[in-house]
Amino acid sequence: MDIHGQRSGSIQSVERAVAVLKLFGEAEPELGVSELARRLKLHKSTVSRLLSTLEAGGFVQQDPRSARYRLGLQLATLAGLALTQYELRDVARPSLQELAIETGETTTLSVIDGMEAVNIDQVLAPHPVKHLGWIGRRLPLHCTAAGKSLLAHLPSGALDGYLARPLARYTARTVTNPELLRRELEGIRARGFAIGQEEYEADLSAVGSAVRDHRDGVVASITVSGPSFRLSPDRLRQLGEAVRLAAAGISARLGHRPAGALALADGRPGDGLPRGVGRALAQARDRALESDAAAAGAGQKSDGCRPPVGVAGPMFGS
Amino acid sequence: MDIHGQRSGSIQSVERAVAVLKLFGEAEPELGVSELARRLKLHKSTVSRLLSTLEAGGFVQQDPRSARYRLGLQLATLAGLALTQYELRDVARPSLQELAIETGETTTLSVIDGMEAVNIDQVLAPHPVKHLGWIGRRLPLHCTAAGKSLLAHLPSGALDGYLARPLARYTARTVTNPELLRRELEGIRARGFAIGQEEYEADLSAVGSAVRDHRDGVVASITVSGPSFRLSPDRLRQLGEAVRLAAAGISARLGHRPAGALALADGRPGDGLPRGVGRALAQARDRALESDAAAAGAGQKSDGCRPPVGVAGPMFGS
DNA sequence: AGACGCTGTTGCAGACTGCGCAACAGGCAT
DNA sequence: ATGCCTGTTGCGCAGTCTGCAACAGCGTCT
Repeated sequence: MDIHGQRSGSIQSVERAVAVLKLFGEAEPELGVSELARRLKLHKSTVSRLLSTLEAGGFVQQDPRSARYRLGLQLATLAGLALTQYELRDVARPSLQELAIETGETTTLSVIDGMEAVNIDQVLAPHPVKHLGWIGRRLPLHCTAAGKSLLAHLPSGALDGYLARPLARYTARTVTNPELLRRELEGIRARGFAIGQEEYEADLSAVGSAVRDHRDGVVASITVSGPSFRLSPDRLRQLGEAVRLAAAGISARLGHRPAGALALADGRPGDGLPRGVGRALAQARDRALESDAAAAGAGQKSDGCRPPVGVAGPMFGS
Repeated sequence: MDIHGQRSGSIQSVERAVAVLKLFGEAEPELGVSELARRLKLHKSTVSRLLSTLEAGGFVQQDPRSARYRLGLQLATLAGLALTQYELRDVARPSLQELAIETGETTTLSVIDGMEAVNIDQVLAPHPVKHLGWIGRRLPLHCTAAGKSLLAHLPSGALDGYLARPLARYTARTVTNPELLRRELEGIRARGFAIGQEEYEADLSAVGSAVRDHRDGVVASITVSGPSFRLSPDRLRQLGEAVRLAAAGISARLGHRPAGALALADGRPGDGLPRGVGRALAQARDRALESDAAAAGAGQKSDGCRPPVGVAGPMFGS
């Protein structure tokens, strides 16, 4: 049962359905049955049946003409509901808007999910040159301003787990050396904001800062991003201060007390959980400490940085 | 195999996984295993394994404290990609923005999907009283301005199928009589826009108009919506004209020739499909004509109103 | 023109998977 | 401390899903 690396207590068909959906994101947006079967190394008929089931649920649509499939709008519906849960968005939105007006650049709110940063809200610049970084987009942690702001405050165990894997290179400026990155994260903690200069996408720069909640845990990051030609090193330092203040403002509204004398550095042991760790979290930690690095990712994502869950509010912003 | 109404060639586990996800939308946003099992009439262990698999894929998250589950951010990621496919959004956005500024109200772009209208883009009013109608939200076709604009131009077969089912009542003003609705749809076709006054949500009114593509098929609708106290009958008529013109503008940019002498009314037989109906569409039609009304919904959604598929662009826009 | 390659979908029978059971472990209230 | 609730996990049988092969529609090449 555990023969092919699939975690125990997992349902094969559903795993495959998930793989199908994810492939639409990684590969082309429109795929045929045979092509999917080839990439997933599954039988044509299996994929056909998977897609047929997913289509009934609205998760994929079939183009009647080409008979090929693409992602369906049911995903947007559920995504809207998923984002509703983050009351953080409602709290952050005014600051995000203010910051966008003040700087004239695009501002974004991101959280950590599965060892990646995910944008959950955004206010566009008046005249965006190019609209990158849409809501739902995932960014690597080690080479984006949003990611590094989050990475810098990860529990040390989680950080070690992340750095144990090779760091992917995207541009000439991507830092792929773990030790160099550790050095930079220290700087980010000291400075209060992170700078990302074309480390992920060419011609795109950004600054980001972490948002903390009432328990002093980092729950999100906000970033200001724009085309590099508008963002000189001087300007970036300016924006860094602005984003740091805006993040502090959001943190305060989340009940964070800025007198963080107890927040010594990283890797605080108890993590501030009130009563009992909860076995799920304990298990997640156990898994994280296993040799398998992918498990580490899955485990750590249940750690510390989970945003509060709350009532309804606006979504898919402005 | 067909014992429990499940369409042939469908995978049970995946169907169940889909049902789990949809239940998060229909019921509370955070649910426990036992509660889900009760609602879906499945075994606790089955649901636990389903959720465990979905969590590995990022489609749900488990709150470590309460051990309950909620929708995950992977949905937002895939939703972003799903929306990218609608190049219609890029074409419509300037008009949407212009219309929002001109009217001072929220403007929305919607398409038909599975016998419902789905919002795929939106520009908010400067100071929205209440942010309803987020992107991804689904609206009924028979009692919303967006829905009626789309319904009015459905092929007659599809319309008959839709009206064969009882029309749900949401407010005192909801029209639930099929004949009355038919009458109104005629008026909408003649007038060029639809009016929705608190037929779905109290204190909310809107006007909408259909967008056509180069083949003269209706592919979307745009609406202007706001609180009823700002939208008197007079104002609604004004806005109706504005939304009609804006829709015509988008249609033109999609290559629609306004001299629609060939667009006699509804129910054009050939539907303008170029060569061969394509068996998938034919099958969808056959299913639609079956007694099962749910199948009708699934079938018709593959009909006529599919938007063009295209390259990347901004999404979840500001 | 005709045939071939390609696509995606669909019965069928066997085999593996996933279900249901029961037991386990933790949390909360009584 | 006891009971009831939660969610997760071995185990064996039954049922579901897979893989095969055949079918049908399109496009293209010879």
